[in-house]
Amino acid sequence: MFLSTHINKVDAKGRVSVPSGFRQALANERFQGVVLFPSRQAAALEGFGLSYMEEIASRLDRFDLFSETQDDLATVVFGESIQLSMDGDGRIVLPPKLIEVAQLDGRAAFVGMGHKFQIWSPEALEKRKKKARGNIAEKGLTIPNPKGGANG
Amino acid sequence: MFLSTHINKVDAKGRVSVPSGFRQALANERFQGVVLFPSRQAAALEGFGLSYMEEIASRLDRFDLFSETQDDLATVVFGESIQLSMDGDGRIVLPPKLIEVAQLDGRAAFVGMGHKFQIWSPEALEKRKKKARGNIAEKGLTIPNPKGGANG
DNA sequence: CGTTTATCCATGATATACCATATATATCCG
DNA sequence: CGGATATATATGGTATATCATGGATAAACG
Repeated sequence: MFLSTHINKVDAKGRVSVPSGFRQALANERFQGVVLFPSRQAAALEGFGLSYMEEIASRLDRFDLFSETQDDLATVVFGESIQLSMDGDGRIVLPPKLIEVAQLDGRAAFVGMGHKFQIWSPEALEKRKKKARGNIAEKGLTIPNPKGGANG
Repeated sequence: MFLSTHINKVDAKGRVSVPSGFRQALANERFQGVVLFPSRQAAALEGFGLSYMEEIASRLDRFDLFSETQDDLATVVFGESIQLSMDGDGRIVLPPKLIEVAQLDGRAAFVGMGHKFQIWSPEALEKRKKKARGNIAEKGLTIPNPKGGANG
């Protein structure tokens, strides 16, 4: 599981340390690395372990094969995704395009989101968190109870 | 289960003993430690075992991937959470930010709340308890029966 | 052969694990 | 039933390991 928020430096070569806790979350993966692709909603990057990408592929199978929706999603998610391996010190190298998309300026904020994570510029992430808190308060969002209990 | 209230000291490094009874409640967890995040209702910390966080992550999987609702909840719940491991003596170290959020001044009150617990400054907790007792007396709050029993 | 990419090494800061002591609680034995 | 002993807990201090980061060297590529 990806938990907490960590801010690490991005050096001139695009190198950045994957937070230690995230590395442990990826420890059992066959492939030692991560998969990144641009978020559709904001200037940020979506991050997954390779095994969860297969979960996404399975979900897409629920759409009709060759349907426009499936192709749209598959094009965006898989076509834009980049597989990055970690070096011996737990670092990945961000390609210039991804740095540009997320508008990273020397620092990258890794935010854990359970089974996935995102990478933001620290400033943009703070605004995003504020917005998320506002949305939750405004819409009264809660974690759904699978058993369907009493609300109120 | 987390029961009762225990007040322990927080030393200069932020170290605090997890109450013995709470440790037993966590004994069967894979990960020997706790997950904490700021309460959104008060100046306090929410505490869980790691398995409960995994339960929350699974519940969030019921939302569509990349949906606004899922991202809002995941950003706040997981992004603000911090995983703390216990040392051999059953202690965790609270990061400065969490100490500030809960306004802990050398002492921390652990309140058992069943499947979760909270950490308060002892003074704030007393006020909170008084308020809770008042609410119950005034509104006649009861614990809902999931099977749908008689109300009242 | 120049440029880029990957691997290796050094280091300071930080966090973790280890050890020691005191206090409270429980247990055993007289 | 009472006292002594043993166990577990909470807490303070110290040593060690890990992490993040910068730089250097070696390999791959066009």
